[in-house]
Amino acid sequence: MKLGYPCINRSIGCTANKKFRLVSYSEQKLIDTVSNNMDCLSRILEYNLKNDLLFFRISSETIPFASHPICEFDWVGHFSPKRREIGQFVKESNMRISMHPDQFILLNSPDGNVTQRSIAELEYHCSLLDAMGLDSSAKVQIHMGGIYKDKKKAILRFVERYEGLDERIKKRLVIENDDRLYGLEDCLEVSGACNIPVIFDSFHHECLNKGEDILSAISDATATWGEKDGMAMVDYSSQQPGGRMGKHATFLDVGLFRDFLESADGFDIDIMLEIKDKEKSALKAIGIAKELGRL
DNA sequence: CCATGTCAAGGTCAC
DNA sequence: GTGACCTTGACATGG
Repeated sequence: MKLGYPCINRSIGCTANKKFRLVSYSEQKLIDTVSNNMDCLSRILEYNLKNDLLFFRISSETIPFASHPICEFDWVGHFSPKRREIGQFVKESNMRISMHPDQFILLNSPDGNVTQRSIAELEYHCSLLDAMGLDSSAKVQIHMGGIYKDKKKAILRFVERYEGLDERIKKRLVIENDDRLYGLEDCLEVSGACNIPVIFDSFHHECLNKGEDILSAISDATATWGEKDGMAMVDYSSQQPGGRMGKHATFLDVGLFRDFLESADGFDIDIMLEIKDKEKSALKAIGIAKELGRL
């Protein structure tokens, strides 16, 4: 089992998701920004290794505007030594990497332009992971997308479009249950239709479910991961006390996480802690996992 | 220097 | 039909 956190580290004084406005785009600005992001990513990964945090989500903003038509720069070529160095570090340290394109990525949109832009964005994500030399266990997770007033058709459209994707995207893509539209059951149905792994989000499942308990949910999701996919990934969070239903917690609730780990006992999974204070909570989680003998 | 409006991208829901 | 919200940080401008 590996534990980790997404994209941002607030302890080491740099950010790996620096960006700029489209209006101020220039090749030099892109190069400077990406250099900064890559250097900081190295530092984050070094911090993570020292702290037994072997799972990390790389920010989608690592290469700003990578899939935008304005960007014609050969970033794969230009940053070749640095990204290979990072990839090497990841492999030597036995780390696990994921990425999570944001809400605009909608494979099943009825609007073909939206789908095309989404695929371009997926290509960028996969290119970055490819360029680091990571195998197919480094995943790119997305949600199912919208409903568009006809869920059955929207699901069929997803399956159809997924099947039409290049193998280099398919081997990395996984779907995650969301908190409003597509629950675990829907994701499992899609997985059955096109063999895509399901990444289980425990908090979204609390918000939207068909009454499945945590154990069977993790069991069903885990079963969709094949040998080449690596260990099943799980996203963990909990409700922010006093916050709107669905709001992620600011701090890790240690008791809840301990319960979660105990209920997931027996499953070899990699857990991403989607808690707002990032590495601080991840460190607490490491402590709990060690206490329970899970690490 | 600080406060605040805004940022590539879509979709759902409440009103 | 319109606007708030998702989730959220940080860029960039204007005082």
